[in-house]
This record gives sequence, C-alpha cells and structure tokens, in this order.
Amino acid sequence: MDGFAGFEVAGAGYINARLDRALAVQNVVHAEGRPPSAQDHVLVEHTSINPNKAAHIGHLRNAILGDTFVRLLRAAGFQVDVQNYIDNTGVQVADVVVGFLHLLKLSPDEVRTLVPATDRLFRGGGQKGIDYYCWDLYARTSQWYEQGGEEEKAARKQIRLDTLHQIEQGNNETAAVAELISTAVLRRHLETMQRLDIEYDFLPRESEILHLKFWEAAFEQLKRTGVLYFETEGKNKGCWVMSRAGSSTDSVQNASGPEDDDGPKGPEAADEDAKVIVRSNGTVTYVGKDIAYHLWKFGLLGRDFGYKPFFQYPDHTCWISAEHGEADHPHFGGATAIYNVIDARQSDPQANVIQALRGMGYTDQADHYTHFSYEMVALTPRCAEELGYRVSDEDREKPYIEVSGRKGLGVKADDLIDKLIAATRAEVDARQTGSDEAERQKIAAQIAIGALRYFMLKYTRNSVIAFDFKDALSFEGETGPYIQYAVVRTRNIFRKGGTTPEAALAEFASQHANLNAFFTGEENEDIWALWLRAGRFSLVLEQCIAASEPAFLAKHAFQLAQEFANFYHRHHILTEEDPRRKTFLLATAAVALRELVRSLDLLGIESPEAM
RNA sequence: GCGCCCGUAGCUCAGCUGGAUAGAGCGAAUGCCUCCGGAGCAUUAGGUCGGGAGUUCGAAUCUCUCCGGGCGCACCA
Repeated sequence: MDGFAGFEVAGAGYINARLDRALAVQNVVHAEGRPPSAQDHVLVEHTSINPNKAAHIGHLRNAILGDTFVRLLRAAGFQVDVQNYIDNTGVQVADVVVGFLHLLKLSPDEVRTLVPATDRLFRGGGQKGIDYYCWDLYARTSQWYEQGGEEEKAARKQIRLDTLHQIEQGNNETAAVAELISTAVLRRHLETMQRLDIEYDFLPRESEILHLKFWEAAFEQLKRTGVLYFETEGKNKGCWVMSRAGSSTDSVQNASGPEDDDGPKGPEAADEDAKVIVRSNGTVTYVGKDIAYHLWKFGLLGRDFGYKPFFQYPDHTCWISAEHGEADHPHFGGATAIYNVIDARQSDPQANVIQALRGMGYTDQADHYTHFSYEMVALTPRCAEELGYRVSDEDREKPYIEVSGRKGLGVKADDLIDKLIAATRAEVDARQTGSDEAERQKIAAQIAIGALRYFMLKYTRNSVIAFDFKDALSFEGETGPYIQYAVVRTRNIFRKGGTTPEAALAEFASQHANLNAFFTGEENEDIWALWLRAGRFSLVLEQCIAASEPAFLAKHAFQLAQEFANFYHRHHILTEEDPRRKTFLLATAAVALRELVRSLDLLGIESPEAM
C-alpha cells in the first residue's frame, strides 16, 4: 500500500502499520499553508463586556478564546466577521449613571466635563482611565442601594428603575449621560483588548436594537409561526410566552399553541414552565431582544443597523451601530453560521434563542448556532485576600470565589497585563544587556502577552480557572514563554549557522538519497517523533474547529516545543561534521520552527527574535 | 425539585469519536554549561482514574446509580 512500509499482526487484535517515513517526511516538507477555501460566512461574537466598568480576568478569557477561535476559522479558510455586542442600555450601565447623577449628585453637564477629564487624569499614570473610575463607582452604587432605612432603599431602587427606563427610551438627558459614559468605557475596553492583539469588525449596540424596532419585526414572525402564544391562564396570564427547550410542550411539535398535550393537566392548563417573552405590561424581555438580534445575524429579520466608523486599527476600521448611519458601509449580519462566546452560566437563555429559531422553521440556522460556552475564571481564596478582599471563613474553605463586578472583587485586565510586563521586563533586563530600552520593552510585552494568552488557552473550555497570580506569572514549564523560547533558540541556530530555514529545507528535500536512513535507529526515534508531530497541524486545526476547542492547538504547540527542546539538547547541529546529516538536522529545526511559529500565530502569540 | 458542568499523581490540568504499560506542568529529590542561549535538558519518587453495577474480547472514555463540589433554573438584564 502506498505510503506504508509494512504491516504486521501485533496481537490483542492489533495490526501495526508502519509508515514509509521518507514519504511522510516529504509530505511534511512540502506542507505549505494552503488554506482550503470554505465559502461560509461565519460570525463570531465575543468579549461583550457591559460598558460600565473595567475589563477583568473573566472578560480576558472570553476575548482570548473568541479571538483565537477567529484565527483558527480564518486559517481554515472561513470568512469571519468579529462582533462585540454592547449592552449600553442595561441595568449595569444604569447603575453607574445612578452613581454619577444621584450618589455623586453631579449634573449632566458636570458629568460631561468630568468623564473626559477623569479619563485623561487616570490614564496619565499608565493604562488606566474612566473604566477604572467606574469600577469603584459601580461597586459603591451597588452598596448604596442596600444602605439606609426601608423607605430610603425603596426610593433608591425606584431611582434605579426610572434611570433604566429613561436610558432604554432615549432622547433625554439621562440617556445622553449613559451614552457618554458607556462609549468612553467601551473605548477603554477596545484599547485594553488591543494590547492583546484582539480586534473587532463591528459593535452592535442594544440601543439600536431598541430604537430601530428590531423586536417589533421579530414579534410579528414569532406570532405568525406560533412560537409565541398569549397566555390566558396561570401565573403568566397576560404575557406572550414560548415553551422552553426540552419541555414536553415544546413549540416544534406544538407550533400552533398550547393545545391539548394529552397530559393530566387537561387542554386548558397553562404551561407554568413557559418562558415569558413579552411581559403583561407589554415590554419585551432580554431573551426576546436576543431572538430579534439573532434573526438579524442570520439575515432573517428584514431590517438592518445603521453603521458608523468607531475605532481605527492599523489596517482596518471597526464599525459601530447607529440609528442613522453613513451611506457607505460594509455589510454585517446575514451569516451562515454563528458562534457566541458566552460563559456557561448563560446556556439556558442561549438554548431559548436556538429553540425559538427552530420553532420558526429556521432549522438550518439553529443547527449552525453554536453557544461557544466556557466556565468562569474565579479567584482562589488566597488571591482574593491578596487583593485586599475580606474573605469569610466559609469562603476560605471553598476551592474558588466568584469574581463580582458588583462587589468590586476581581483582577482588572490592565492591572494583570501591567504586572506581567513588569515581571517579564525584569527577566529581559537580566538577559538582553545589549538591547536598548524600546527593544527590551517590546520583547517584554511580547512575552507577557504570550504568557497571558497561553494561560487562558491551555485549559479546556469547561474547566473552571481558579486564578492565582503565582500560576499566571509563571514563565516556566507549560507556558507561552517556553514555546517562544524554543522559537528564539531555533532562530539563533540559523543566524549563527549562516543559513535560513527555507534553504535548509530545500537542500534536504533535494537530496535524493534514501531519507529513511535518517529516521531509523534508536537515536533517531525522537527526531522522527518530532517530524510526525510537525505534520499534524492541519489535523489539529480541524479538531479545534470541530470541537470549538482552541486548547487542542495550545497543547499541540507545547508538545512540539517540548520535543524540539529534547532534540536541541540531544543533537548538536552546528558542530555536526557529516554535511548530509547536518542538513538533515537543520531541516528538522526548520520544520519545528515553521510549525511553532504557525501555531503561536494562531494562538495570537508573537514569536520574538530574542528574549 | 429540575437542568448543565466537574471529580484522574501532593497541587493545577491533558487524555478528542472505547484499544496495548493512564500522560504533562508545578512542587520534591538528584544530576547536566571547555559545545547552537539554563525561560532549558535528564533521572527518580508519586495513581484502587470519586464509589458501585452494567454493556464489551477490551472502559478513565459509553449506560445506570450513589457520593462529593460548582453553576443555572424571574413578568432582572
């Protein structure tokens, strides 16, 4: 059989097939990164931080997972749009607005001068800005609601509710203040993520979903298809409701309404478990708005956002939704497949949206709707204490403590990045004595980002990360810097050897001698293993996408680096005397380098020239 | 009460569609720079894969059940 050197019966029901190593090696040498051209238009939504406070480590996991997955999809040939959904009209934004207007008792005009001034002031010291200011204010406001007598508390809750309604409604002073704050915080989020090489194409906002009447269009479709029905009995009387995913009266079988389901409840019994979409007061719930938004994503709504440019990256523009957009704009939405990077706690509402699409007859879209879920980043009790948080005896016994913006408990993204850069900079200073200031800082940042991204990617999605500075600040063992170090050492070989990886590979491939000889024998088994793994890239990429699991690639890159490090120590390349064997060893290093750089690139980790 | 996730070495985790002797990293112990960078390499110690039953020639992996831990189950967003 082609490609195989032989077969043998091995017992226990096994047949060992032996690869023709020379042939396999030729395949690896010539494996160019030719992406298959998948025509699908894929939409990935990630980050989606409430624009009322600084980003924290939980948001970092979301953004890094999402961004990496985008890179994987693009490498596989998909056309991908990256969206960051902005809930600028929700309670969280309302809470900081309450903080400014009612706790700090500022007038809208005062807020208008204070926000930009504070942003500049805070940022003067480093990467901090209005998002940091709001972090504290949000926590204070949350406490403020709980303080005072019963009457006072009720009054404050009423202020909160009124503020929320005014923001949702728009066209008033409170809404203008909310817009000002949320936009300023949003800018900070984009800047924070840019430090990690994370960019977006489009920022759809809740305010436009409301004002452009997305819900109204969706409501018609939902009523027409019978997914929503008007409840006349029970606790949900007066609401438009839908059956929940997995319930016995679910709307796929029962599309015309809550009919007789032969159950003991009888034909008139209300489905108490149904999900309310339109409240009895006529307002729409979160899931309702989300259904409308997802109809838009698939191009099924019959309406579109207006678009304005918002944020400029070196090589492209990020657009934001607007009520009255510009005439010339790129087209977003209308995807054939979507991925929503949202943490596992939201799987119920996500399932509801999918359920609604399916009920409306959009089975194909429902099948291509992926809730890319992941578990939260929590803090170890020790870490919470380090942050100055008072940990109760009960909490101290727990494996981890949940991050809480409301309580102001968490590690801010920029703080962590700063800490990482400071730590890598100290290492760089100790090693790169010849480099200048700018060069050192650049290297330190590359390593810091490599460490952070790898840290967030090495865990599989459904493992809770119990965050601890000790682990996150580690640069040894299974870390990003370990892999980057392998790259640096490989590059040094070629630099000192006066050749290039491309030349070494070409020379090796052109030797028509029996390549098999290089890959046989005890001392060459590790080299063969390295080549074998190097040839697995496209398979790993495929698995990552099929399972929506970037951690597979992180693992692959690490194992490759590990095998290279082993090879590096066992075989001294530049002093090899046999020229043909030297070429072979150089080609091995070239393949390792090519695959390491390629893998790191998809993980969003740079390959430094020195470190 | 219902649903989802987790339980593998002292600690943190891999183990993907069931396959041969269960793997990494950290931590511990011991070695390794006249030689391409020690953010490295090698060796050693450390496991009844939470318990039990079932399916199978074969189970960490599939099914059931029990025990621990976490997260969801609003006319909040």
